[in-house]
Amino acid sequence: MNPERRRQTRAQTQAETRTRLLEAAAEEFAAHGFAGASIDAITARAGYSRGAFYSNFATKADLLLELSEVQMARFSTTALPAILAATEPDRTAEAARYLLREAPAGELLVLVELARLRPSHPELGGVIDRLTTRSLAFVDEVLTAADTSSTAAEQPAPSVDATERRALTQALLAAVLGLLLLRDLGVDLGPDAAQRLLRGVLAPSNDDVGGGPR
Amino acid sequence: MNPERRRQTRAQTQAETRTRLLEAAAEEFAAHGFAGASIDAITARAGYSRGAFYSNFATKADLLLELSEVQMARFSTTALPAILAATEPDRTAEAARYLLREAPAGELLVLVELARLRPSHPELGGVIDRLTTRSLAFVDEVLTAADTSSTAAEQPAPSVDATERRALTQALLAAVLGLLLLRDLGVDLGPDAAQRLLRGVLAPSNDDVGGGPR
Amino acid sequence: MNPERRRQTRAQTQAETRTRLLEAAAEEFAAHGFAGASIDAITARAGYSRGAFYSNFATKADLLLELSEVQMARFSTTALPAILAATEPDRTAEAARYLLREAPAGELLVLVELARLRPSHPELGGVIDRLTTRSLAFVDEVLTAADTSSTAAEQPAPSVDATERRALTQALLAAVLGLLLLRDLGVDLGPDAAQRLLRGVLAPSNDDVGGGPR
Amino acid sequence: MNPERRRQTRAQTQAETRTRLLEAAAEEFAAHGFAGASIDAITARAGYSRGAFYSNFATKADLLLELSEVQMARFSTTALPAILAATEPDRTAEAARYLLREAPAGELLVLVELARLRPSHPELGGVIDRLTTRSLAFVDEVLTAADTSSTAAEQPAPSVDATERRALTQALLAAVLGLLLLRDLGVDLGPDAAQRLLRGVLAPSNDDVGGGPR
DNA sequence: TATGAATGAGGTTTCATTCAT
DNA sequence: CATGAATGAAACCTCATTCAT
Repeated sequence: MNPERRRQTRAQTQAETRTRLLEAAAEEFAAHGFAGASIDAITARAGYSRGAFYSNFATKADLLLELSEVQMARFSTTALPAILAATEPDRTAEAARYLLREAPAGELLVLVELARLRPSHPELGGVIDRLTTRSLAFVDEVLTAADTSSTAAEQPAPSVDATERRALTQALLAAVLGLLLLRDLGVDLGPDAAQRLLRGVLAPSNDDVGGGPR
Repeated sequence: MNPERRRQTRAQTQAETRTRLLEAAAEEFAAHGFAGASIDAITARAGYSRGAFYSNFATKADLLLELSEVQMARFSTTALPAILAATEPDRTAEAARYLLREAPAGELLVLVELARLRPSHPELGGVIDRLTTRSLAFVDEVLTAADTSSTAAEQPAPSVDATERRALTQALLAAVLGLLLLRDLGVDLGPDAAQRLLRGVLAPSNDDVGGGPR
Repeated sequence: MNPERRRQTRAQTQAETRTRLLEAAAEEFAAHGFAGASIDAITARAGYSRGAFYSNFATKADLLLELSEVQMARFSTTALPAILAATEPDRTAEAARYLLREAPAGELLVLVELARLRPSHPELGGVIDRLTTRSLAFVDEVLTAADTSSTAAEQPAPSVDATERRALTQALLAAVLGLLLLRDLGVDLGPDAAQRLLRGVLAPSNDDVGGGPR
Repeated sequence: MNPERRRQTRAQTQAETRTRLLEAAAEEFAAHGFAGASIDAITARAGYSRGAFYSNFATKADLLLELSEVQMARFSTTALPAILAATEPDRTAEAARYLLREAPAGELLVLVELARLRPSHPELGGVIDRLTTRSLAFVDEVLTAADTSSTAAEQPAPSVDATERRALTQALLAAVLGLLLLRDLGVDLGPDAAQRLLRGVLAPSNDDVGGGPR
């Protein structure tokens, strides 16, 4: 009755419904894949009826797309500051720790679904491209921040020209994706694995990397 | 007329049927996932009718298991020798080339399907463990081969103790998965990215790699 | 402020809402049938939301009943005077023109829906009977008017006894339904066809109509 | 086991399944309309499972189309010979009797459905046009047969030029459709109504039809 | 061995209806 | 009065599987 107390109740209620459905969907998609996750299971997990889903999303594919957008946004606004907050030489360790301990479970498996759906659902191409483009831009931003935060000549820039920079960005993104995927698959990753992978990628790309000091 | 000859022919015919069904299944699983791939689509792609499938496999899950075995075996007998045949420093390039150009699309993602099926299909546990073990063993084999093929002191062993070895194995597997995932997402990976990632992982794990002063 | 004026406005507003919903329903029922017409489509076509429907009608079947009443009333107050306003021999042409050019598409087919709903909705029986009775009464009224408007002996009454009258009424209704059905099926009916059919029915029922051997 | 006894069993079995499903569909469509008839009700009435339907028809709309074709074919091969077998002046009575007593129940209501589906299913246009074209051709054939069977000058041809013939054909088809529709709606038609309608249409189209002998 | 008609559980989606606002 | 989020029954359709041939 109190209008103050009830203000925006309708909108808030629906927003919460959407949020809970998205969370449930993330878990079901991760557990059973896109085709294997049923809308009944998603809505039951979220505590709603079947119809609530169709009040908030047009189709199952629409849900996957919205989920992808939400997860990507969260990745950029949560993971990025967390990683950049640490200063070298702890940044690599901090990034590894975040990826392994705090990154939402199952997040990467949704990407697997998108990759699979692409050939048979050409209309998803645009969304997928946007996601990967954003991911690469995000990684590039991390690298730029790393450059900037390095004091002067103490640490050489990890890359010099555009080609190098592109290879580095792709490699770093592949490393992050691979680590999260392995983790989500149930492998008990030790911190050493993540650090080694990230450090290796970020190492100066001298041609003799992999060789000895010689 | 000759029963010997005819029996041979029969066996050959059936073998070809199985092979074609497995090939078609690999493509459909990669494209749509396990739950999303239909037996009709698989048999149609192979040029058979529904019944041919059930003459050769008990269930859809059974098909996935056989396919996993076949792919793992092929990976070990075809890809591995090709990679090992090259000597350093070309081996890394060769491995990168294989991953990006020749590895069947979505092949490693079959692991994702198996991992997903495990909770609801406890009877698959044994097979999944066998595959996981083989995967790790395969990576270990690559590393060992790298050790062995290196002439003496020219190239130091990439790992020294068990802990190190485990971290290295996990990192390498993560790198491979990440690269394949990015590729399947449509990112145009240059060879530099893959080489950098793999070289970085395989680099000697000096504590100061990528970092320390000097 | 004036409650009298406001009450009037309210009533008018609601009346308009009902009218627009009924018009939209007529079009949707004609296009898709009762079962195939959705309340969402009806309200959207009328420019309202779902809730407006349930503020004005109890159920979907209730809407159909009200619509039937309205259409029947309109048919009697609009079409009938128009047809009767013309004098013979133009009356037949006028009736044909109305049927082919002005009768709302699918209007009479609402009868089909009502007949279909009867077995599964016994409570509708009374309304259906009322509509059927009115339909026959309407046709009878047309015939009576035809009798009356004929000047004296110029035109013999089209029917003489009750049996004849019943046959004539049924034939006329069949002719009207047949013409509307053909029209709705997309046949490009010329005015000649309708006139011939109606004139034939209304012709004196001499036993030798149709050409006995004289 | 006896190959003679079992010959063509597969094909025969499926043909019977299709036939029974089509019969059941005709009854359900007539009773509840296209949208109101459920596939479950159709298959249950035919004595099959839900899936049997999809082994024989692609979609529900596909079933409606096939049913229309079958009914039209049956109309041409059954009704036409029966009507033409009688000689004048009994032909009109025979036609009326057939329409009221032997024509399959509900047959015409399927046409109502087709008329309704046309606006929203443009792909049905071709089929509907084919059906109406065939119907008109059939009616024309009846009229031609009537001409031919009339002995010489005894009975003037019911139509003379093309325009007249077209109007006559349309009127006759409308009469038949109207009669069947009324019958299927539950009206207890007496033979007089049908005969009057048909005779009236077939009467010579002198301009003074409907007038008196002056 | 291979075929494909038939089964029926279960999936996605629609939609009449309710109810808090 | 009107809105529209939520409900849940029931619809259409898919598909893994069985079985007679």
